[in-house]
Amino acid sequence: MPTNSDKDARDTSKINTIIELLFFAYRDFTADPDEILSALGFGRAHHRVLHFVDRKQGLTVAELLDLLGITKQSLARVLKQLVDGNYIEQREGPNDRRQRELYLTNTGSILIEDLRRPQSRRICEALANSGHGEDDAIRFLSSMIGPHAKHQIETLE
Amino acid sequence: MPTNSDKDARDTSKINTIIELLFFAYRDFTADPDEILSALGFGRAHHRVLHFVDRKQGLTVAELLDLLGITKQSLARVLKQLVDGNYIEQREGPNDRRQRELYLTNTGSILIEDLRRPQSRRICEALANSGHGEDDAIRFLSSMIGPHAKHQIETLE
DNA sequence: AAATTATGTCAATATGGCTGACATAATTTA
DNA sequence: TAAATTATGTCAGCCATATTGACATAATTT
Repeated sequence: MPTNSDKDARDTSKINTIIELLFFAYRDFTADPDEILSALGFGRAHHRVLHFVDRKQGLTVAELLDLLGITKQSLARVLKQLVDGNYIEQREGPNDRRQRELYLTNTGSILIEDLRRPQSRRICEALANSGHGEDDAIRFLSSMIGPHAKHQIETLE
Repeated sequence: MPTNSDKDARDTSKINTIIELLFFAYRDFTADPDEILSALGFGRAHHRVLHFVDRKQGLTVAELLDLLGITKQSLARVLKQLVDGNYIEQREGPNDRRQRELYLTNTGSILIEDLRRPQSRRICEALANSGHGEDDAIRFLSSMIGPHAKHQIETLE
């Protein structure tokens, strides 16, 4: 007959497994794009910027900073490189001329698609392998996210 | 009637959502332990070392390096701090005296439990929210992992 | 006119990776 | 036994990404 400590041990082991799954999954998930990026002298930070600018074209620097959860000093270098490399274009805000709206150039669009391709493949495979429980996996990930980030996702249109 | 490009757009949007979920989920998932760690002058790297030493007490430095996927020079500083702070203990390998087997001290065990607590809470909540599709979520994460990492997980006893 | 806001920039610092080179002790192999 | 290999550790320097604090400019709001 299973005791309480058996159950605790089983729980701990299951949790540990999931902790590891998240670690390895995230690492492998980012590995493919990382390779493409490093060939361009870019890093994961550039990827994230491209992703969110693609996700919401015309978003302002302030919005981007809030999404990334970093300081403007951290963003500065990365954003400058992307603008200098003609991946991202800055336009004056139409209502507030202090704002800089960010848009992908054609080059930027192509790059983010290239970066997304291996990730899409991996995700599609994983969704297929989780069978019809595909929505459960998505619900699981959603529930891992705190209220602030959840709100941020929602405001991405 | 839905066209092909409708379907593509829907797919892209779903994939984008999952890419974001992974980003935010991983960030929030690591945020709680990060806070505890930084109070001790440690970082996420220390957490990973503690996790794997706990997961497989007595593992060697080489095994740990393979799991973490970093160089020994990167590990050195982190491991030294954990040993100096009496969180981890090194013992000579019983068969091969060149090896250093790694064990958690009592202090180390307490710390990893403290670090795991908020993560467990979050995971349990998320599992509950993904309903009876709990195993689907785990299968999803598993499928996100490449063969090398999968093999590594298996060899964790 | 003054205060606030959006953005940008300079400088210094920390963390956690990397490469290359070299050292030591222990084990394996020829 | 002598030589080669292996497991670990260490020195030194570099890079990417983050931080804080201070300050500048232009535009908007009060």
